[in-house]
Amino acid sequence: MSTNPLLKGTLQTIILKLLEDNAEMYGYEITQKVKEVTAGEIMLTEGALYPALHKLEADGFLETFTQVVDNRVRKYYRLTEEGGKEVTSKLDEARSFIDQLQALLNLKPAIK
Amino acid sequence: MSTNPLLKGTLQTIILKLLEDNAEMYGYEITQKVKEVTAGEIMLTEGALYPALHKLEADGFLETFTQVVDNRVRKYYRLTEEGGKEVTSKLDEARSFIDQLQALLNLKPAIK
DNA sequence: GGGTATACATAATTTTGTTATGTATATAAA
DNA sequence: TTTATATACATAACAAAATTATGTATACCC
Repeated sequence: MSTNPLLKGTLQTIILKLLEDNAEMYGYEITQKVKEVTAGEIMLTEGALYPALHKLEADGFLETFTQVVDNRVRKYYRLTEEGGKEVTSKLDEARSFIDQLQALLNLKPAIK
Repeated sequence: MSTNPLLKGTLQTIILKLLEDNAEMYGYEITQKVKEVTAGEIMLTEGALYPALHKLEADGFLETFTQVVDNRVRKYYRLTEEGGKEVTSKLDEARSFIDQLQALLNLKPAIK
């Protein structure tokens, strides 16, 4: 899997948002969902994803449970209450950042 | 100066784009321009800006000349020909990344 | 003389990725 | 049957790209 250097800083936000929409997801499922939604343009690397999930859990934003399917263990993640608030906050940040970036890069025409 | 973690990966693009629009700028001027355009929401740190400028120069995308104003040295940067091509390429990347990110974060409503 | 603004630079550290590697099961192809 | 691909997790070594802190120096205002 390969990623975009621009991804930096947005991974946590992406994970939190997906869990807001889906309630319960496991790591591999997240990689596939991102791949699907972005038409293969953003591919999460496992070396980035799993540590990010562990950190979000350690920070109290996610909680986990495991389930065995086809003799393989899946570790499911869901938002905690705190995590729910964090999604809102991170999305606001992302929205604002995208706006500023578009302004700087002239990707959004100014009102004339 | 403090920054947004989301800034990661976009600094070079911002610099290159500003130099496409302005032809000649010096470091401090870039920080002020970014601050102005983003209403103070994105503040470039010097520890990020100067090394980024040096790297873009080392990569052949920028060339420099100095000028003394009020007894203080200013180091001006301008795009090289290669740098001109790089702007286009980086902007395409940024555009595409913003699109994917907005799709993932549901910041752009899907067509129904 | 002290604070703020202008103007550059770099070293130490931290954050956050990539790349590589490892373990393990399921399934389809050769 | 063994080999490749997909599923599923994890972590260590390394690199990139920031932040934070520090340093130098001038100009200007109070």
